[in-house]
Amino acid sequence: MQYSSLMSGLRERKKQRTRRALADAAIRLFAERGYEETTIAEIAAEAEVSTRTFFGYFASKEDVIFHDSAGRMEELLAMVADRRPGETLADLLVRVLRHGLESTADGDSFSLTEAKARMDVIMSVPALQARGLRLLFDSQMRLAGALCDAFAGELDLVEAAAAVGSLVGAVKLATMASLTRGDTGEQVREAMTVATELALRGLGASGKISA
Amino acid sequence: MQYSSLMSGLRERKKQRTRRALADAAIRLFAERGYEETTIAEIAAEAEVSTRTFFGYFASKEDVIFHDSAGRMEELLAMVADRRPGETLADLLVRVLRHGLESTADGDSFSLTEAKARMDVIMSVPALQARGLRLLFDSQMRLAGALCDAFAGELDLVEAAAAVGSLVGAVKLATMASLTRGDTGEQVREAMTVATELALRGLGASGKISA
DNA sequence: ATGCAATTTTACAACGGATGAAAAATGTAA
DNA sequence: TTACATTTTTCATCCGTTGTAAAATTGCAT
Repeated sequence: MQYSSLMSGLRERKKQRTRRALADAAIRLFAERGYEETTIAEIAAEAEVSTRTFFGYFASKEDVIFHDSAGRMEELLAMVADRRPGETLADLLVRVLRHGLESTADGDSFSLTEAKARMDVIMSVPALQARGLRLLFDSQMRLAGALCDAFAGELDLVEAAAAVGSLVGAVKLATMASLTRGDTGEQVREAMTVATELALRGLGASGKISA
Repeated sequence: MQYSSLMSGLRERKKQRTRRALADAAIRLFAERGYEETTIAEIAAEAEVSTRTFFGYFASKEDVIFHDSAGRMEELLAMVADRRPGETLADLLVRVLRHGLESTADGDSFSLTEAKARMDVIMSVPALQARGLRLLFDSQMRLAGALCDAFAGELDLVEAAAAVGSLVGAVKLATMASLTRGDTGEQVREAMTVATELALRGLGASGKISA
């Protein structure tokens, strides 16, 4: 007899616990010793499982850091799917982007410090940075597809993609520039709004340096 | 006695030849058998050098595909550095972006087909896609820095980053959306101009679906 | 409780990418 | 030719990743 996927038996609980133990150990060790300096064998040992078992839970070393970033996307796509009637493309996009950014920052204090540790590791390891950019890219493409559906008939896929790329691209680069400069959290948030407004207003209408 | 880096002796010529042989063999084998299915040992054998020698020329397997993409950036940064007096930020950015896109497409017919083969490989291998996105991201950050210098006093780093991110992001996503859809070369170019205009005009002023 | 079936974990072997170090080969200058 | 600088090769090793089959664990029916 086969078991349903929504089992709440001992088996499932242990799996969840092992998964957590692996993720926690990984993030902690990455923060302590650095990403490249931490081997999967060490992570597995910390979680008290065999090295091979690690790959039963995560497809790769990189995946440990991004394992929960996939779930949040569904929510954003759902927001797009049932847009408020009459809502502008720009308004909907900004609303979705804001929600996406906020949902990263909420949660209890523990997950906040953990989120920061994760971000630090990602930023400092080129391979992880690349992986993060690819995930963001994929999300943007899916968002464009969802917008195309939501505004069926009114919006071309290319237009939707351009809109998403423009807004997200502006915010992404401005945020990184702000972080690189060593800005405080408040200044980074300010950079995001500046970028959002610039994308909405358009590059050609840039206040100071326009024609 | 030590040798200058601009030596035209036998040694230098052989090095250039070996480098080319490795890159050519790699791209050819990637196109024939696929990226993951090709080992560095096979590439090295094709170029008639040892496996270890490969790493004397390229830092990694991924690098073989991106080895020439670094040089073109200097040119774009130079364009920014000596902008035409009085030129608008938007105008300069568009000019730089166009030049960057065109310089990818020019060259003799051989390098054109090779460029297409490279692009196909990159698009079909997630790891290479990620690497490409990271390189593009780094380029954008450098471009933002250069713009900040070029418009010293008039343009904040965050504003510059937002501008670059908005324009490049729009074109990038629109291009990919168009390619994904299976568009022809002409349609892809059309998508690029649509995206450029959208970024210049601003999302909020989107013709059809604005408030 | 006991045995059976499904599932998970483990140990083991192997492959490919990447790096370090020393030996061998090659180009260069005198 | 000889001595030196540089490049290539060989060899050993580490780590991430995957396949496989044995062993352990769990859920369930009797």
